[in-house]
Amino acid sequence: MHIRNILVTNALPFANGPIHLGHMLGYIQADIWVRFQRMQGHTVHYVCADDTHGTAIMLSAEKVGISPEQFIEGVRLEHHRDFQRFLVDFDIYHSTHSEENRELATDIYLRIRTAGKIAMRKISQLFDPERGLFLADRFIKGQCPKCKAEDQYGDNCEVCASTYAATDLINPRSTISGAAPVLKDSEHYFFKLPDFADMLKEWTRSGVLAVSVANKLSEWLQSGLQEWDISRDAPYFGFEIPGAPGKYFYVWLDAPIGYMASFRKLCAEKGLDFGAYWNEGASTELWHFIGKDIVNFHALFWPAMLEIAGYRKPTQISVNGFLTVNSQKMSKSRGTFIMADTYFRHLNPEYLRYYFAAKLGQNPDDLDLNFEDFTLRVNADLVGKVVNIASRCAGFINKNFDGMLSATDSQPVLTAEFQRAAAEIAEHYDAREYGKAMRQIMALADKANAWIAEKQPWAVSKTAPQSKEVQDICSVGINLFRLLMIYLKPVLPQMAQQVEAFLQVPALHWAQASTTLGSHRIGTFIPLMTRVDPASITAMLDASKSSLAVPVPAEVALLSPLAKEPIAAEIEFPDFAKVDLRVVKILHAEHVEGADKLLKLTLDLGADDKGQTVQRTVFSGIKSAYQPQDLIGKHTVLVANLKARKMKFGWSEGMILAAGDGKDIFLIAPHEGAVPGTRVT
RNA sequence: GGCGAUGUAGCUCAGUUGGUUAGAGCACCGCAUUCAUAAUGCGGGUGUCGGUGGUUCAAGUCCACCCAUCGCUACCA
Repeated sequence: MHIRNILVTNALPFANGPIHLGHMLGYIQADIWVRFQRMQGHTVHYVCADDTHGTAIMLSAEKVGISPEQFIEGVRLEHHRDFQRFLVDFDIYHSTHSEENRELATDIYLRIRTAGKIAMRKISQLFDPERGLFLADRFIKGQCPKCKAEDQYGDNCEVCASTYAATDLINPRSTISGAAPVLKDSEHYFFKLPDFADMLKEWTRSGVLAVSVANKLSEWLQSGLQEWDISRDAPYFGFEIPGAPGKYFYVWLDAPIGYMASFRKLCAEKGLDFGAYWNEGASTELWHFIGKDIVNFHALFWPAMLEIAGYRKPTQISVNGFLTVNSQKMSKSRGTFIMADTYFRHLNPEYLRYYFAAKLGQNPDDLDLNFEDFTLRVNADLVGKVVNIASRCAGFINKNFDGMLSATDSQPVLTAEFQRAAAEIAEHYDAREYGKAMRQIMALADKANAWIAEKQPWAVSKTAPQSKEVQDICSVGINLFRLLMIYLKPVLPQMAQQVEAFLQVPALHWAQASTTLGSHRIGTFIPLMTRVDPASITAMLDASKSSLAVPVPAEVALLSPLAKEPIAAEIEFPDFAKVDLRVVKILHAEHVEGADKLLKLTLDLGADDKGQTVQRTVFSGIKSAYQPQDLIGKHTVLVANLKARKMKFGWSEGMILAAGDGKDIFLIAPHEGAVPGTRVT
């Protein structure tokens, strides 16, 4: 057999929010393909990473009050956890904010520049004078110039659907600071994409893309490509452009390079040959699985970059459509904006893997997750049809034959029919026509059930429970079931594992479809999958509704604290000096019985002039945001000369500083090294 | 506005290059069965194939226009 060497990538999720079921569609699609290829005996490296750069990330980190590096690492771990839970089995889950990526992005940029494909020119953009940063359209809101609707984004109006430049907005303002933006010039770096138009026209038609996707791209190709702006001005979270202080690579420049970076790290860990997968003329395969929203980046910019930098281009770009839930766009208020984490708390990920597989083809059509259909289909197909075959046969084998299967196959014709199907099912998997594969597998499951019904082993068992006939029938049933599980394993890896344990066989792979089990002892049957409980779906939708937090950054900015509560009247320095702020260490923290919001804190102010340790007891309304044990040992700031106040639960000797609106509360803490008792000025 | 995708039975979807009475699974109804996680088997379909108008001996399948839904419209993540 010809062994294929394939590098598979999944689109890099943006590190600005949690993974939801819409994301999951593309990852499950790719994971099934990877698992299938591996079962065939091919070599597959499967890489992904978080896409971590850009203004949005910078602002999100700022909002939470941590560095972008800390922010993206937290998100990365959460994303990776979600993928693992859904059995998406990456070899590595890296980050675009990595040394590998910095080196590769820098190197590729320099190769592009050396080839003369970088242009520089001044452009004029709206700029937030308060925050000192240039504003992308989505960070500007104002009145639509056409229909005068309020509160419209800088590129188009959601009310009258007209498009315009952000500079046309009436009364524009920055959604970050609320300030009126001003026009400002800046030098930008451009990638000369039009020079690649001929290559791209040919390449996009060379079979690397579905025809409908190529058609879509020809829209751009025919209307003429424009130069691509690849630089952003500081402040920007990303990689600085070599030889251009204060200029950074636009996030989409280094994002696809993240595929290479992730693989480079994997190569270092496993001793693989990086060049064998990326050098021009490489004989290996490179597959990108992406969503249809990012086709232009992967099928226009990316191949052009690769070509000029001397790398190979992708073998195939597999594009998936969007996910709708109950025929509608995912909606937070309807509870259909479902996070992977929320789903995982209520339902088995393999249900979703099967449901997606049953409806996926190679075309980038949108896929509807209809929960009624989901429930019926998963229950009928997986539990009612497939698992039922094992369930109804195993009892006889376990009870009457001590788990032993017949030595020979009494129905070679039927078995051969199931085995022959392997080739066609494999073709469907390979072509990413999972829906067709699932239909064929379920048709076989129907056939197996009908055959067992015809043979009626339970009737034979009544008169001759230990007869060879009963053993033969049920052995055939178990073997047919085993074949079906081989075919389903790419979709249901966890269930396949349970089946391997039940059958007492090593890990199933595709080639074993040509064999059967004879004179083999199987284990006791255990329920392999439980039915979807509609109550769990209701609970999940409710949970999604109530946790609809996770607001879009721009919206948060609009409701900025500053906008809600403007800065207070001016004071003189002596006014400020009256307030004596001191660093304190939290010695102890505990819940207060009967108090809804309060925690009781014991604070250490260090030693006074007599060497006596000074402590304060403070009641603080931070119960909703902090657990007492998490506070102990931490430093914070105390208003030390505030008059003590008698509260219901005792005297509170001062206040500690915290930021927040009552819902989210953040304690103010000094940087490391501050000593209790130190005055804050 | 422009462009694209989709629109086939109650639900989810198949329908290859136009060719006999348009299919599958689920749901539903009836019967059988009771080994199996109330699972299984057999039987049951009068669907303006989104609409209108064309091309053709023949159109779900090709063409035009229209309607609906969704999406895209590159310095947007």
